[in-house]
Amino acid sequence: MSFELPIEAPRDCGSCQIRHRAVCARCDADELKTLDEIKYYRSFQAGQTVLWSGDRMDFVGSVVTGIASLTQTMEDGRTQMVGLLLPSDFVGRPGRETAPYDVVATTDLVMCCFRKKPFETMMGTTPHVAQRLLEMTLDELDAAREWMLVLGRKTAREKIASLLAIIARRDATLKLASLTGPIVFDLPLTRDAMADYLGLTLETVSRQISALKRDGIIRLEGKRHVTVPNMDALLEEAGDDSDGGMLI
Amino acid sequence: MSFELPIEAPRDCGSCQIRHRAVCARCDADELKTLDEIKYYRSFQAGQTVLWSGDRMDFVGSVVTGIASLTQTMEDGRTQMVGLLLPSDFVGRPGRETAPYDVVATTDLVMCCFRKKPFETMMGTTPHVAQRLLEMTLDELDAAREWMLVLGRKTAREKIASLLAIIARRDATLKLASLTGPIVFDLPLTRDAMADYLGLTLETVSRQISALKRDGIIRLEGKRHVTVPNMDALLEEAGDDSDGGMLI
DNA sequence: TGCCGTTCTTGATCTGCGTCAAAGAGCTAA
DNA sequence: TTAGCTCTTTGACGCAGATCAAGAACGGCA
Repeated sequence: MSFELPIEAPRDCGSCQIRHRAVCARCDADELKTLDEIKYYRSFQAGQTVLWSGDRMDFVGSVVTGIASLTQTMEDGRTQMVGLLLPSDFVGRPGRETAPYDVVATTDLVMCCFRKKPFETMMGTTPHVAQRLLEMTLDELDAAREWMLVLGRKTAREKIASLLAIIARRDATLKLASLTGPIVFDLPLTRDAMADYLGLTLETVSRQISALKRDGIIRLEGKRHVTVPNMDALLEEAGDDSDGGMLI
Repeated sequence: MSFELPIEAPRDCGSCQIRHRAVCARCDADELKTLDEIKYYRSFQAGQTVLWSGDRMDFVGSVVTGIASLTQTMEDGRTQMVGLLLPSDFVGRPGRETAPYDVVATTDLVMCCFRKKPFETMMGTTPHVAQRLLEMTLDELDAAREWMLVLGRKTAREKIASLLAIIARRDATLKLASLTGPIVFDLPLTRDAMADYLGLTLETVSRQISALKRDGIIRLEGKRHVTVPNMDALLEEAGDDSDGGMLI
């Protein structure tokens, strides 16, 4: 891959104290507030399902804190994670009545919820928000397509390295940390969730992480605390010269 | 999967003689014409590359006839097709200077091209077109995510069945044919292209098609002409109760 | 402190798909 | 007609990753 997905510098927000990558219901889009007859906050515990595939989506939510995952499920129980929602990302969409996939809280989660109708009328009345939504959606589409390459063509080791690289990069970006020195972060996902994301089994994930540790690509303290001494070496393992996208 | 991706009924267009699923540069969006200082048509032969990954995208194109594929490539040559462009689909996007993947003509192709700038200013001046673009993009995102399940979790046989189901459904929809009886169509892809799309090898694709033929799920005349006697049986093989999306 | 839950690691074995190889089928050009 | 393409099929074999199974490492809680 030879393209760069620019990662928008996150901004601190005085009112909600979180860094945002994109339009935020609380900070950037005052239009959302004015259009909103009903706004409320909902909390979810890790593991709790926010929305089941096929459910009526009668609200639009924006993640305030925590992580949620979008998951596809087959009848026999096989599952594939198809995306992650980070703070400022939206759930719900115009022109669609029901949820196309499960939305599950990966960590404890707070969402800011709106009734759906204002979200749709907003399109016409506030074009710059509409344009921003289009750009966000196109970024997600690019990220999803980049992930298709990972799922379709990469080996288990490359998949793990790709995921670690993405998490490391996002984490460093959110912390406004440098990407040149060692990068330290905590894995926000269990081995099981990583397997779900990568189209692998939990055991294979564990084995490949052990292998990367053995080869000095990463260091581990406990099961979740990761140090990447050399980001370039990790990207090399990912079979990847791009910056890893911004899906996660 | 338990959700339905509604397939918009295609419409005949008096002026360009093709059926469209979505907004069309020639028919639906007169605004595009008026904003367009420079419009021209470009033809491509099957196999020809329309746009290389990393190229400057100095134009926006809408497919008029033919099929183009979006392809990701790794340095060592492994490739993964990440989407197909059908008549009325767009290439190019606001907020992005360079192409994120190769665009290759799968069949002989005609595109209607615009300068890029009008496409962007259009966002503000013609909100209903902007909204339609957002909906189209969200549909593509849903389709891409559905394809992630195919790539990550399905077996080779299920992958082939999924692809055949999608092509069969799209073809029947475009021809306004019934989906209840036998469905007959021509494969628009070589075995190699199918492998590229499914994250398989050409040989595995061939073997699985032979197996589906042997088991009576499909009939083949020549290498491309396919009959699906029972769509439900094919969907069963795809491990799938959804309608197969609209990616292709 | 010890018990019990969840999460993770590691080993042994199996298998689906990739790889390598060869040959058939259809197509155009001479 | 044959030669020379490209696309496709089929076979033999090997390996990456799934599956099955057993513990280990970490909690939290009484």
